[in-house]
Order: sequence, then structure tokens, then C-alpha cells
Amino acid sequence: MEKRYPEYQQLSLTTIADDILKFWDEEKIFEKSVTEKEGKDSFVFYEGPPSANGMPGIHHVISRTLKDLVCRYKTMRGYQVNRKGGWDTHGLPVELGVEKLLGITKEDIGKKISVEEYNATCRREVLKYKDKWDELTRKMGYWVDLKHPYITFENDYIETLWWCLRQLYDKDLLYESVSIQPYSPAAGTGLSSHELNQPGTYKDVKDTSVVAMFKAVRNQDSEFLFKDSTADIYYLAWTTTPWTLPSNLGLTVGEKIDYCLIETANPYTGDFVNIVVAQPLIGQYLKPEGEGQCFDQYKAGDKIVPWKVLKTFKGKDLEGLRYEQLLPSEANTLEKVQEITPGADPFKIITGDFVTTEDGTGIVHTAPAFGADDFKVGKSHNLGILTLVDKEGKFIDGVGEFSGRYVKDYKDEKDYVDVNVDIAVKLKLEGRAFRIEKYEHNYPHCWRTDKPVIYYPLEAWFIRTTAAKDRMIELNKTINWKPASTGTGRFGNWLENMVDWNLSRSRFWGTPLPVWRTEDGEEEICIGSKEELIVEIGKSIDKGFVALANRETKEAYILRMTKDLHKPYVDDIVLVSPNGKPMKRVPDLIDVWFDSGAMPYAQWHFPFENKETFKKNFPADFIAEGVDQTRGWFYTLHVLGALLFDSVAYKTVVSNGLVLDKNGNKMSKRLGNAVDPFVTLAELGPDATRWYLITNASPWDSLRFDVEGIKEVQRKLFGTLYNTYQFFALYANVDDFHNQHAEIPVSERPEMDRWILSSLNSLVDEVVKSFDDYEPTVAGRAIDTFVNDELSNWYVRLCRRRFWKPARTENGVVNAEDVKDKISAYQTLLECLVTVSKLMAPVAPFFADWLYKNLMDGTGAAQKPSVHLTDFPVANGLVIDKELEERMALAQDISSLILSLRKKVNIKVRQPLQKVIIPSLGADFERRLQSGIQIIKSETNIKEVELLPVDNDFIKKRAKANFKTLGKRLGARMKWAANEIQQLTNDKIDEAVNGQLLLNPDYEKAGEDPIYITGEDLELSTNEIPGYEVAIKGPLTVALDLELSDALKNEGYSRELVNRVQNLRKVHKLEITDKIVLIVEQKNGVKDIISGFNEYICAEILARQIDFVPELKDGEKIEVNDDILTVKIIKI
RNA sequence: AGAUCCGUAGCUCAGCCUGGUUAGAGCACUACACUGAUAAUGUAGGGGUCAGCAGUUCAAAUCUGCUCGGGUCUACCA
Repeated sequence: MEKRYPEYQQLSLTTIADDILKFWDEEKIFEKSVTEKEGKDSFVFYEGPPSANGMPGIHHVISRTLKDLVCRYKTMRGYQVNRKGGWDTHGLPVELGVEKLLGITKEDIGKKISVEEYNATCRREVLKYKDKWDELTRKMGYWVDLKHPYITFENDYIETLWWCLRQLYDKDLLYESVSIQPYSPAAGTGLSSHELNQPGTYKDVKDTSVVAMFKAVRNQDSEFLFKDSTADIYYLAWTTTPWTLPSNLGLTVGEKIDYCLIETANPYTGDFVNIVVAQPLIGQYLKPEGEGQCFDQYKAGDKIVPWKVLKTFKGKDLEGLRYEQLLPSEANTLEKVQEITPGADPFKIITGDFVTTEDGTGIVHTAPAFGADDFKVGKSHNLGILTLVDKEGKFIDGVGEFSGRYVKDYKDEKDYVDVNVDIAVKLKLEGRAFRIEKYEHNYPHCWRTDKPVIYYPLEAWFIRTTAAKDRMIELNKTINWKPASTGTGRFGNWLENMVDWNLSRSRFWGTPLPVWRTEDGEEEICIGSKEELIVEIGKSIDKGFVALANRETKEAYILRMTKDLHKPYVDDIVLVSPNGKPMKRVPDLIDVWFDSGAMPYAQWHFPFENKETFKKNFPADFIAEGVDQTRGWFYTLHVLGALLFDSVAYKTVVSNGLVLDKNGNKMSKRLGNAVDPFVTLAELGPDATRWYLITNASPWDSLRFDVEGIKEVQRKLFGTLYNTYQFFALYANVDDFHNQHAEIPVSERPEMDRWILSSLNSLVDEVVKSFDDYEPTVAGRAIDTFVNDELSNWYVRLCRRRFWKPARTENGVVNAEDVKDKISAYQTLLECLVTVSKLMAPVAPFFADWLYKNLMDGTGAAQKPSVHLTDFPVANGLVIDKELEERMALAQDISSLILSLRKKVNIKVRQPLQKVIIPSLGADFERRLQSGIQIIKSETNIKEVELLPVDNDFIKKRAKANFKTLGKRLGARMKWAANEIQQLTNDKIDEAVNGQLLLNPDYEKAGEDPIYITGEDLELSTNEIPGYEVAIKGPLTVALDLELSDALKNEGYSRELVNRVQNLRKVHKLEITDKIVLIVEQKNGVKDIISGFNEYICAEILARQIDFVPELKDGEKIEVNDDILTVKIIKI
């Protein structure tokens, strides 16, 4: 017989993946899935560009699975989904990799190696692992266009970036300013915090710390502090970097922090002073024993210093008060400050939210030049800025005795004297230090020179994101975040606290900032296109700023200078200003995050090309990346979308969590717990891997990756589905079923079929809803449950006979009813399998296609060559019958209870039992039970199901309170009532069910309200049924009649015999269609039993007849119940 | 320091939005059974202070607050 449906020896998910991959390639299925949708609505997806200079890890598989499944799903829902791949190619990681490769440092660039050569190496190295990435992409089944990716280092890409920058520049959103950055005076360079995160840069060091005393100025505002005492008042502020004190311009306090004015003495000089310090920190500076002690006997140097709190107030009250400069000198006079920052108003107390009472005094010494917080708060409170230290790390002229001294030992001087100590000593002598001590803390060091870093103001270019802050917050509210909390929380919060975007990077391999400027800084130009640059160069040549080399034409020169828009070429370009002065490019490169944030525009080389394409593909309907991109890519996309187009850049964003190892540790190469995705895919197959990643945890939860989990998915889902298919194929091939019959209307199919179809359509409904809601985990789990619990373990198991029962008898009589039943079963199972293949296609694309193709091979009625080109199923509401699904659930529960009873009393299922009694739970229950009775009987091998009417007094009932209805009414009496109800007897229960029951008859005596309960306040169940074994689940009770009549015993015996013979057939490797003759050795009474069930037995074992012989020499022994029988089967 | 997610059985996770009776499932383990889907299946068993504390409520795994533990992000970083 021709086998229409392929049958397999065993399931090999890896073979399936290989075969299907080949099929996709050969038939160009991915291309077709896009081209076939030409003209349909598009679903816009952006691929976040990975950097190909590192190997892909398993965590890339999860985010890409997520992206892929959404795109596949939307394709099947009828959208055209273009997916352009991309590569992120600039930035520090690439540069560091190259430096390592070449064995050089940043300083060597331009010296040992030319910038040109260096950048060429970067360009080459950055796509080092591109092949590996492409391979992973293919093998995991991620459909994305790898043939036409956008690459951020290409000229066209950079040109769009320049266009974007020019737009921002024209809108006055691009500006240059000073910012505080980590700076290494020893190396003479700023450091990125990436560099600060190199191992070993943070070291524990002991520094001289000072609690300095800033003398309060008495005026109208501060009068409230002065009225209680005549002594001078000092604000105490702590610092671990005393060298910043001459640059002090303010003191910052916390608005809501409590501060105290305290009368005490300077511990070094013994002078009586009043100090101001945060209330929670008093204990750090003054001993409790000193509180309230008499001042008369105190002298300098005494261990216990007397003190007394004069006043307590909030930081807010201090705002605006003035103090005298701590270390005045020529260089830091008010005039000098105002010379540098006109209009500045320093030397006052301000408030800042970064102030804590963790350490220090609760008053923060603020030197805007040397701290990011200081700078920010200084700027907003107009303190001005003073930088009394130069770029070499030494004090500038005009700082008195400290001028010319290095603030840290940057030059490895033999006799270096710590200037910080000298400053402390000076303060101590002047009575301006309250405490001086060595303080050990963690401080960053330059990873090249090992010298301490300082924070230092440096020029940098910024995007004025804060200008559009409100709009960005508003736009963010329209974005569908998965999970929502990331949007409102992490991202929303980030937007609320937004600062301007520091674009500047002082590296070599990156997009150059296209700003040219005259030396005096008076004139500058921002170039917005290559064309514009060419024009400007032309002007410059005409002006004579460019000395053309021998015989080089103007055109050739321009071509040479613009063929690569990177360093060093752009730096060699000199342009001419409107006033005729030469302009050179500012040295900065831009943050690589700008590169990726601008991909919606740059991937199409907009606006220079593809204007229409861009319009159709902006904004994205959907993006997805790891949650670590929240403030990375998600942010930069959002910024540029908002600033350039006043639009969101994406409508839905899914942020997936991390992949941890099975012990919950972060995967890292160093720990050796990183999972190689290639190994996983090769060994376990992409489908199981993808399914596991998606269904094990919500994408945004972090996932503990364990290969055992994938194996479980293999076994449970794919194994079961494979078995189900095999089962179908086996019998469909036998019966030559290939969907050649007219479809039997669902209403005419048996209840079992209607049930699984209802369940299937309910599943479709749920899966569609979940995918639409970007909840693939819910969808996957639902499919899993359907396949295992409903389709395989219930439908197929219960319907097995329908498939292998012959539709015609041996002599060819066809029973029309049987035929129809069989066709119905095939049609039903086929529909389930085909539908499941489509439902699972987004998540398990290989297996789904394999299953689909096998089924279509059999039916020969393929709508499409691949499941991925089909339409996603749509639930047919008419087929969904929730009532039927409930009925089946009831039948399942009852069957399960009966099976557990059989187990309990040790009567195997093959032994028929006469009767099961089920107490009714009301009319509804009876109706629902009725249609399940047949199923229960055959599933549990029981002859009859007897329904016990509600009002019988045969069983003992048990009532439980319905907390939901009663709780609201009774309130505090609930506990009491629940207890009462539990003790109700049959007649009381009946009273309630039939009308109402007064629960507290003596309510009047107790002075209470009467409590009436009705049937709906009770949940009834059964306590016991005399003479029966009883099992209970919730309100449901079944009672099993255990009596075995001879007839039942004999029937059991026959069934047992059938089972043994079936085993023999299997052992002898008979085909399931082979006919046999059974020969049995005669033995006491056996013949009578067997003969009584002759027809049944023959039908089951496909025997033409059963012969009995007195003695069977070459027979086999089988055990039936307690008998040993000798039998023989002969194939005919 | 701030933000955010997570904490339920040995493990992986449901349940929480919308409070209600004895908190579920799978894996693993133990025992028994079943076997024409068989690398499957059924039944039973052990296994839980639902991280902790407090509050709201007749009633809290569920709502609120705080604390603890873990992860991630941010602190001008790619």
C-alpha cells in the first residue's frame, strides 16, 4: 500500500531543522513570505544592530526568537513584514579590541600607527564574527534580511547621521558646553566610565579628610541663628579632597534634613563656637557625655567637649544664607569668579537632593568644577565655576602658597609633600577645621597610569534633550511597553530625570561630528550632507586654503577627501568661513548610540534616497531588545524620533530579561558558565530551544537557563506531538485516508469530536489574543496544554479504537455508521494537527513546517508549500461550546476519581465493574453529566452509572459555607456561621436548599439579627455512602460498586486474554492489519469462558477463529489473571 | 544613592490585576499499575511558615506600607 503520510523511526528535531532549513533556502520561503504580501498593510519592525566584534551568546537567541516569532506571526496574519538586518560598527569596544590585537594603547595611535591604518583595522575587525552571527541567525531560524543590512560605518549611513545632526543644529538643539568628566592628569586625557570600569581601577586608598568650618555671615536672613548666642557660627562641611576647597563656591544642604545649631568648642583651639550640622550626624562629632556639660571648666585638648543644641531647623531655612570664603586668594575672589562666569553669585547655601546624612555633616562642600553633582547644582543655583587646578593636576597661579603644587603625586616626585595635608594644617591653625583624619575609601584610578582620577570640566557637545523633555514624556505614554512597568518605571523615570545627551567622544573610530570652526571660535558651520561638504571644500580650494598636490585636480582632491567620512580624512579638510577665515573640524566623534538611534533614517539613507520607503516604515510597530537597552537604544531612538519628527520611533517595545545560568548567576566567559548557542542548537535543535526560551518564563523575567528544561520540552511537547502525528499517519495510511471525503459538518460529528474541536477553537482564540498582546509565553503554554492534556491524553487515547476498528467486517460488510464515525475521527484529528502546526509556527518554525508538510503530503491538498505562507487560524465561534467543554471536564474528573478508586482497592481497569453511583448536585449537574456517561463508562470500564437524586436520604451530606455570598452579609459572624454550617445534618441542609434555614434560632435571646441561609449559601458534598468505596473532589462524589459477579469476572478474563495476545502479536512483529488464528490449550473451564466472549475476542485480536486443542507443544505460555495458558498465534 | 523586576514544593513556573473554603501544575523522587501512540501513559505518596514584619478586612499568597534577599539598569558608560 502506498504510504501517503511519511512515517518515521524516531523523532530527530535536529534532522527536521536541517531538512526544513534546506527547504526554506531552496524554495526561498522567507523571500516569498515577504514578496507574497506585496501591497498588504505593512508591519514595521526595526532590528537593533548587534556589534559583530564579539561572539553571539545564548541571550541573543532569546531576543531574536522574540523578534522572529512576532514577525512570523504578523506575516501569517496578513501583514507584509520587512526585516532589514544591521550592524553596529563603531565605538570603544571595537577600539579596545583592536588596541589589544595590535598591542598598543590610545597614546600610540597617531604615533606608532597612523590613524588611517588604525581605523582600517577597526573597519576590518568589527565584522570579524559576522559569519558566526549569520550562521546563528540561520540555524536558529531567525528570518531577517542579511543580504542588504545597514552598516553604520558606511558613508551613506554617516551622511544621514550628519543630516540628523544638522537638523538638530538648526533647531538649536546641538551645542557645546562644559561637563565634568573623569580625567587623568597623569595621562592628560579624559576617561570614559567604560575605562573606569576596567578591573582594578577602583582602589581603597587613605586620604586626608577634613571637616572644614565655613564662617556664617550675619545679616537679616541669618539673624535667627545668631540671636541665641554671641559666638561665631560655622557651617561644617566634609571633604576627602581638600585640594578642591580653594575652588569652593557653595554649600549644599538637604531641604528636608534637620539641622542643629550647637554651642560647643573647636576641639583644636578650644575657642567657643557655634556649629551647624545635620541632626542625625551630631553623634559623629560630639560625644553624648558632653551634652549639657558646663563650659566653664573646659579647656582645649580635653577629651570630652561640652555641647548644647540651641536650635533645630530644616535645611530649607538655611537656603540663601551667606558664608565667608574658606581659603580666599587672588585667584578666587568674587571678581575673578564673575570674570569667568558673569553674574555668578557664589558663597551661599543652596539645596540639593543628592545630600544625605549617611556620612559627612549633611552639608556638602560644593566646588562646581570638580564634581558632577556640584556642577549641576552649582549651575542651577548660579554659583559660577572656578577651576584652580590645571590640566596637569597642579594649582594655578594666584592660590597663595599652594600655587604650582600638584594636588596628587602625579609625577612620582621623590619628596612629594601632600598638599592636602598642608591645606588641612593651615585650616587647623586658623581654627577652621573641626576634624582632620585619614579616611579610607574607594576611589577610581586611571587604568593606564595607576594614578588617581579627578573629575574635571571638559568641553563637550550636547544634544539639548531637556528641551523636549515634556514632549518625550508625553510621547512615551503612547508606547506599548512590555512589560508596562519598564515604560512607566525605568524608562519613565529616566525621562523625568533626563539630562542633556553628551555626544562627545575623544576616540578615533566613530562618526565624526560635522562641525567646522574658526580658530577664534567666532564662526562655525555644521555640515548636513556630503554634497554640502563638497561645495564647501570647493570654496576652500578657490580661496586657496588647500594646496593641491602636484597635478591633482580639484575634483580629484575632493573625491579623495570625501571617499571616507571618517578620521583622519575629515580632519584634514579645511573649510572657509563666511568672513574668509579657515575653519577646522572640531575633534569630537559622536557617541555610537547616536548611530543606532538614528537607524530608522540612516538605514534608508534618508532623506537622500528612499523617501517613500522611509515614510512607510516609520515609526516601527514593534521592536524588541534586552532590558539593558532601555536607556540605550530604546532611549536614543526615542530622543531622535521626538526631536527630529515629533513622533515616537516605535509603537510597541518588548524588553526581554537576562539569561542566567541554572544557578541564577550571570553568564560570563570568565566564570565559564556561558552557554554556547551553537552547541545547544546543534544538540537539541532550534525548535525545542526556542520553545523553552519562550515558554519557560515571560520574556521580561530573567531566565535560568538549563538544558534539562529543553530536553523536557523535547520529550513532552514535541515528543507527544510527534507521537500523535505518527499515530495519525499509521492508521490514515492503513485506511488510505487522505481527506478525500466531503467534510462532515461539525454538528454531525460525535460529541468527542465536537469537544476537541471546541477546545481547539478556544485555543486558537487564546493564542491569537496572546500573540496580539505580545504574550508569547501565555500562547505557548496554552498550546502545550492543549497538545498534551487534551489532544493526546484524552482525545486520542479515548478515540484510539475509532481509528483501528475495522470499518468493514471480514466478509466485507460495510457498516455505514462505522465508516462515518471513522472519517469524522480522521477529519477531526487532521484538523487539530494542521491547526496546531500553524499555531506553533511562529515559535517552533521548523517542526511546525515539518508537521504541516507531512500532513499536506498525505492529503495532497496543500494550500501552500510552507506553513509560514499560510494564514494564521481564526477561531470559529460557532464551534466553540463552552458548555460542552465543561461537560467533558466533568467526565474527566469523574473518570479520574473512579480510576483512583480502582487503584485504591486494586481492581485493574480491564476488570469490568457493574456500577458507579454519583450523587446529583442539581439539575444542571445531571444534564451535564448525562452526555459524559458513555465516556466515563468506557474509560473506566463500568457497566452503568447511577445518578442519585438530590433529595435522597441514602447518603450523608456535608455542607460548607459559601464564603462569597455569606461573607458580605454576615461580616464578623462569618467564622461562627461557617462552623455551624459544617455541622448541619441532612434535613437541615434540605431545609436550606428547599427554602431557607434559620441558622441562629435563639437570636432574640442573644440580641442578634436572624441569619437565614438558602441553597446558594451552601456548597454541598457527600460524606459517605454506606457499603461503597467513595472518592471526593470538591463537591463531586463517586461511589463504586465493588461486587464482582461471575459474568463480570469472565469478561475481565477475556479482556486480560486479549491484552496478552496483543502483546504476543507485537512481540511477533505482526502488522496491525495481519489476521491470525489463535490456538489455545484446553484447560479447566477456560473454553467456556473464552467461548462466551468469542466474538469480542476475535474482533479485538483480528482472529478468524479460536481453536482449542488438548495439548499444545510449541505454544507460548501466557499468564491470564492467575491462570497459566499455553497458546499459539498463527498468521494467516 | 535612585529606579525596576523577582522571591510560592528539591528544581522550573501558574495563581495575585478582580481577596473567599483544603494554594496548583510539570520535572525530579518513591510505590503500584498500564501497554497495538511506548524514549509515552495512569494512580497514589512524600514535599509549602506563599521571603519576613505590620496594616486594611469577617477573610490576605492575592490589597497597602515597611524590612530582608537576589537580579538588572542608572549615577553623564558602551
